[in-house]
Parts: sequence; structure tokens; C-alpha cells
Amino acid sequence: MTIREMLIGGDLSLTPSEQRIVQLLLSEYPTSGLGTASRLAKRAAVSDPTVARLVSKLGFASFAEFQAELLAEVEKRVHSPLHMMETKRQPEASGVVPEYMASVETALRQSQSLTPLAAYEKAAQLIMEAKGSVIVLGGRFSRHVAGMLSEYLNQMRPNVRAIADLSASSFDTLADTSRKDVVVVFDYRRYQNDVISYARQAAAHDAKIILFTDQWLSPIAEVAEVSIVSGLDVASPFDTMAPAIAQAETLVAKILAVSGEKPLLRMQRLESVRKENSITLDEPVSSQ
Amino acid sequence: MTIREMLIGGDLSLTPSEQRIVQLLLSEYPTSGLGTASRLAKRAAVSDPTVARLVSKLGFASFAEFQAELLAEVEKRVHSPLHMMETKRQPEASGVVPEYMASVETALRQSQSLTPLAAYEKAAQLIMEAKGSVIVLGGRFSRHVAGMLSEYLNQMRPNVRAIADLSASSFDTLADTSRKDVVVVFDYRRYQNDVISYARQAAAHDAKIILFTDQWLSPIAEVAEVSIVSGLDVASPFDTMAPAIAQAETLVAKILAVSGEKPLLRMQRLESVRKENSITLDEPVSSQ
DNA sequence: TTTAATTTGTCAAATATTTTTCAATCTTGA
DNA sequence: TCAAGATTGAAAAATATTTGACAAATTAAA
Repeated sequence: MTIREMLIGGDLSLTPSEQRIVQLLLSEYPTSGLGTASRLAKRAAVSDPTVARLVSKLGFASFAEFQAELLAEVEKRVHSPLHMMETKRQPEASGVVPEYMASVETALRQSQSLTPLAAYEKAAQLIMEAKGSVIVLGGRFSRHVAGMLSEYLNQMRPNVRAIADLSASSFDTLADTSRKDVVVVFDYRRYQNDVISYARQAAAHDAKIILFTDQWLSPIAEVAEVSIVSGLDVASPFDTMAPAIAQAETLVAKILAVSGEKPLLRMQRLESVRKENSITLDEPVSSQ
Repeated sequence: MTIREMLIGGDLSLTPSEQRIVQLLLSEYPTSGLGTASRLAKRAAVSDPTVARLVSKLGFASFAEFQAELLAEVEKRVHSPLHMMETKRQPEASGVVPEYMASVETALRQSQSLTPLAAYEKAAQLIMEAKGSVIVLGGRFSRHVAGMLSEYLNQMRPNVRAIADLSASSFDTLADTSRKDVVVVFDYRRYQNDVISYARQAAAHDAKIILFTDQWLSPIAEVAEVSIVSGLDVASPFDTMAPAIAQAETLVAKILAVSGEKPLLRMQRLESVRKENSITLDEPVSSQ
């Protein structure tokens, strides 16, 4: 079992600052762990002892031992046949389309290793246990992902609201925000000031923040309860939102898995209403 | 110039014990250089100061600096696309989260083989050459994908409109629809009557229809100029929209690739406006 | 609200690493 | 052989890193 797997699948209960370290380790794996413990601590904005406590929690006797293990992993990778091939040139995948698709696939896979499983669990819990509202919002592109997530969440619990556009009046909602509310924010590279501002203010009102962001971390991460992190690197001037969607949907799947009957019942009720009004077609029908 | 190259091509005159160190560095590159200087010295059977003298001869101010450089090299290698591949398969994908993610990956790959490359080309052409408007719409979930696509298209050409919600008044737009317009429709399983109806009417007005749908094909396929088809099978009561996003983005990438400068210029203009109004942050900044 | 428990950082002690100094050793050429 | 210069390691000084003890701060619970 590699250290990465320990960090992702970790069934350890980690404290917030420990999670910060884990996040850093994962997003720059394994190099961020190969310097000194102090440097790691500084970069994760925690104190040296916190790093020491984390490695001991992970089952290592000392930071040195942890690092030795990490180094052994690097050794193994560097000598793997795959790595040997790296010197050879990769045959150019022909055409924009397969290339882009392949890069999305890479981004998706990368995303899986950037977010510890516990993050989904925590997020699911926060959403389903929120006594107040669940507010969902995002940036220029990601707000569409936010919209989709709110569509899903609406099926599973009441009081879910999506903020489609951060106009001045949207900020009014902050007045009623309290510790009972959960704010789900999507903020990816080209982090938007209005989104950041909204999140910060919501946090100041003690609302719980769930953040979806990319590997470079939106500043909102500082105030977020949970961060779900994705890799975005693709062959285009735009970043791909596919990992974001996948992660949002994964959260939905997780919620369904942990919360049993209740959301399913609500969904069935909503579905029967839809059928009554013949909004959906169950089977494709041919026209004429 | 990498450290390895420096060590190999070395135009430095090295003493015998320095050569021993170099040899060790090369034979276990780069890991042997990632521990402490003392350990390296011990392994090369030289004294600590000898190592210090070598790194200074190589032009580094200190061993720490030398190691930082080495670490940067590792970072670069580890982030190469080929290496990413290695990260891929988690053998024991237990639990909802990895399972869902894996199924999204499968759906994505499946989607790549369901749509001929020519479809993207045709779609790109239709969109960029449309003399009239480009209208983008979708169903309950897919309308969010539609929203995102319209966001992208807006960057690249004028007269792009997203129909967020198919209310009665949205149907009014059909009155002005003509053969000069292009309608991009997203319609996935649980095909929606209102969406189908809109698309059929637009087709009747001779608008060109580009359809995004799933492998079971929306009835709109019958009237569409181009169909971009995805596989949706996932481990959840809901279907995943990730392939839809990926395909929409791929289309955007294709458009950028085929239409050269023009959309890029428009994008840059829009971007500079955004910066003027400080809507986006280019770098994450820390608060406090 | 207050209290208890947890988390986290500060400080300091212990440890380790790096680097400097310097003397011993080796090499080379007369 | 000897001496000058280069090379090297031992020891100690300087520096840095890690870790333990404790108290402040935060969070959760009553």
C-alpha cells in the first residue's frame, strides 16, 4: 500500500489542519513530502508539530521514516518500465478530438487522486444534516455545474437554492445566512472575486462551506469545511469541467448511498408528478 | 540543463572521491541525491565535506540548493502525462465514490467510440458559419450543459443564446427561426417532450439541428443534421453528464482548432474587459 | 451560556545536518 | 628522497530540523 493510497482512502480521522497537509501532499505528490518537515508545514500553513503528529497518525515512527518510505516509492516509480519509456517520444495522437478526449480522461483520473474519500463523506453529511438551506453557486463556467448539482439535491431534500448569477440582489441572501446553512461553492482557476467574496461572507456568518475547486486551490479553501479538489489540465485554452461534474455527481451518489430511503421516496414522489404532466418520455418514440 | 546532464557532460575537473559521489548520483538518479548529504557521503564512502565541496563545484551555494534543483526535476517528471497513466487503476475500488468515478471513466471512454470524428467537424462548421443565431437548449439536467456550451460559444462568436428554461415564451423564439440559424439541443434519456417539440418545430423552420444525446438516441436524431452520441451507463439512479460536458468541450476545442485566429481575438477582447473590471483573480491570494 | 474535550501553535530541548577549520595523507616532480 | 601542492577526513562550530511539553484557542456538548 502506497502512501498515496493511505492518504486518499485514509480511514483515519484527520483534523482540519492535518487535512490541509494531506491535501498538499496529494496535490504535489510526492515531491512536497521530500523536503523537510518544516517546509511542508510552512507550505501547508500549519506548525511543524502538526506535521509530526500527522505522520505519527499515519503509522510512522518519525518524519524521517515517512520520508524514507516516500523515497522508496519514488525509486520504484523511476525504475518502472513505464518511466523508462518516457525518454521515447510519445506518438502524437492525431487530431484535436481524440486528443482533447484523452486529456479529459487524464484530468478525470488525476482528480480521483486529489480528493480523499472522507471529503465526500463529510460533504454528504453536511448537506443532508443541514437544518437551514443549502445554497449552491459557482463562477462563470462552474455555475452551470452548480445548477446541475442543485437540480440533483432538490430531488433529495427541500430548501436547496441555486444562485444562477451573482448580481447585487444575490448578495442579499447573505443577510439570512446562519450556521444552520450550507453553502456549496464551485470555484475553479480564474477564481472569481464575487464568488470568493460571497463565500467569505457566508463563512463569516458561520455557514458551513463545501468547496469544489482545482488543484491550485481557490482562496476559499481557507474558510471551507470540506474541499473537493480536481485536476483540470487539458489541451485547450479552457479548462474542462468534466471532473467537476463527475465529482458533483459522485457526491450525489454518496449521499444516496449513506442516507437510505428518505431521498429516494422524495424522488419517487417528484417523478410521479412529472409523469402526470407528461413532461418526460420513457421510451424514444418515432414521430408521425 | 538538468543536473544529470551536468554530471555526465561535466567539464569540471573532479577529484577521485568526487567522482565516486557523481557515480553514485548517476547510478541511482535522482533518489540518491534526495536524502541527506551525510547519507550520500556515507554511501559513496567519502566524508561529508567532500560532498559539500562537490556541490559547490557544481555551482550551488549549498547542498540544500542542489537538492531543491533535483526536487524540481523530479516534480517535472512526475507530472508528465505518461507518468499520470501510472497513477490510474486503483485495484480495489471499493465504496461508492471510487466506483462511481470509475464508471464515469468507462462512460467517457465508451463515448469516444460512439461518435465519428467527422461529427465534430460538421458541427463546428455549422456553428461558426451560421449567418443567424445559435440557440442552445437542453432538458432538466442537460440544460446546464447547454448553458455551459453557450458560455463557451459566446466567447467565439456573437448571437449565441441559451434557453435556460422552456417556458411558453421561449417557444416564441421559434417564430424568428430560419434556415440561417443553428439549434444545439441536448437531450438525454428521459427525453423531454418540450425539448423534442422545440427541436421538431425548429427543424420545420429549416434551422440546422445539432443534437447531443445518449446511445439510445433521442427522437430528435431523426431531424438532426449532426448527432453527437455518448454512453451514459453509471452506477447510480442518475445518469452522468460528464461525457456530455466532455463532448461539448471537445466541440469547442475543435472549433478553436479549425477556425484559427478569429475566435481567439474575440476571446482576448472579452478577457481584457473582464480584467478591467477585476472579475477574475489570476492567482490565488491568501486572505487575512 | 459554561464546561470539557480537542486541536493547534509556541517555545525549548534534543537531535541531526551542514559547513568550517585544520591537520594528516597522498601525489607528483625534481 | 624530499617538498610543494592537492586531496581528504576528523573534529568542532554553526545551523537546521524534529519532537516533546505545555498553554492558548477553538470546537463541541451539556
